[in-house]
Amino acid sequence: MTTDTLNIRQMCDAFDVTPRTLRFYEAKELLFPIREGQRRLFTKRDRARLKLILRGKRFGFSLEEIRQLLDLYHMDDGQEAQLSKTYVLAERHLADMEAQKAELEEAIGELKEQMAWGAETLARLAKQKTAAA
Amino acid sequence: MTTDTLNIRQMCDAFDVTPRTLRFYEAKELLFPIREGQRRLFTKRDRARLKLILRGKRFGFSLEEIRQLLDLYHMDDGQEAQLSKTYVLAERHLADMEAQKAELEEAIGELKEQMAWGAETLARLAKQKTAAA
DNA sequence: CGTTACGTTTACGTGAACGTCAACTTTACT
DNA sequence: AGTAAAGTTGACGTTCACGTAAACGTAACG
Repeated sequence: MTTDTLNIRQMCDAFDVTPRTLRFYEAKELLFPIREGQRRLFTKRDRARLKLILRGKRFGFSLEEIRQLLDLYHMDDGQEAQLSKTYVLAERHLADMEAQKAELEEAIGELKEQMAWGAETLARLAKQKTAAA
Repeated sequence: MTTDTLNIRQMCDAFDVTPRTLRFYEAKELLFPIREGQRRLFTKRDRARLKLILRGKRFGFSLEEIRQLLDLYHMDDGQEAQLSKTYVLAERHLADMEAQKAELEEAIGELKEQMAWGAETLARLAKQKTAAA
């Protein structure tokens, strides 16, 4: 068994980020790698969190928003005091995401329409060219 | 008929942005308000574009990416030379958006799962409290 | 024991997307 | 004519999310 932790390079390769990014996320308390001497070792938990971080970023959430949300995913039964607060936060994010999904669907629809027009126009042009030949 | 153009203040109120933002978008060639003297007048076209800009932003596209995409929506039959290039661009964006949609659906699913766990835990806590009373 | 590789901290730099402030014009009103 | 309101152009400031470079530690290799 290979200890189940990754050093910084392995972590970077696994997620396609730079060392700077990982250190930055640690400074912002999004990740909590353990230390072997002064070196960082990223645990399974860090990997799960990083995956969620990168996903959150793609959805346009700020690192600070993501940090707060991560609590929901890594809350053990110990600190249940925070849970209800975090739950409310999560509800808001969920609403955000569903709104985003709706808008995304609309945008996709509209873009497809425009592309259909574009395709038609391109076809018409090609035909004219053929006719001219 | 009210000329069908908006001054900068009306435009700001209509879209909830600042004057600075509109001037910035003009400088970046995302908007092309006409000038009455030195003042800007925003046309229907500008309003349509701004709507798309703000939408694009919510989906995480950069202003530069958005600028290029806007061409598809405001291409008249005159400049068909660009059309095929723009079309390819649009295809990429469409793919992006559909990928984003898929990921969003996955994320929503996972978040809901977590929230279900959270709700359950909260319920358990409430019950314990009741039992203790 | 030197040096190469990998990692660390500290600190300043950068691009995107505006915010903010100063100094003017122009228009509108009294 | 006076002045307040609205708009304009610079120009510099700011926040976020890192990039980049310098100086240093340490561990392994030949």
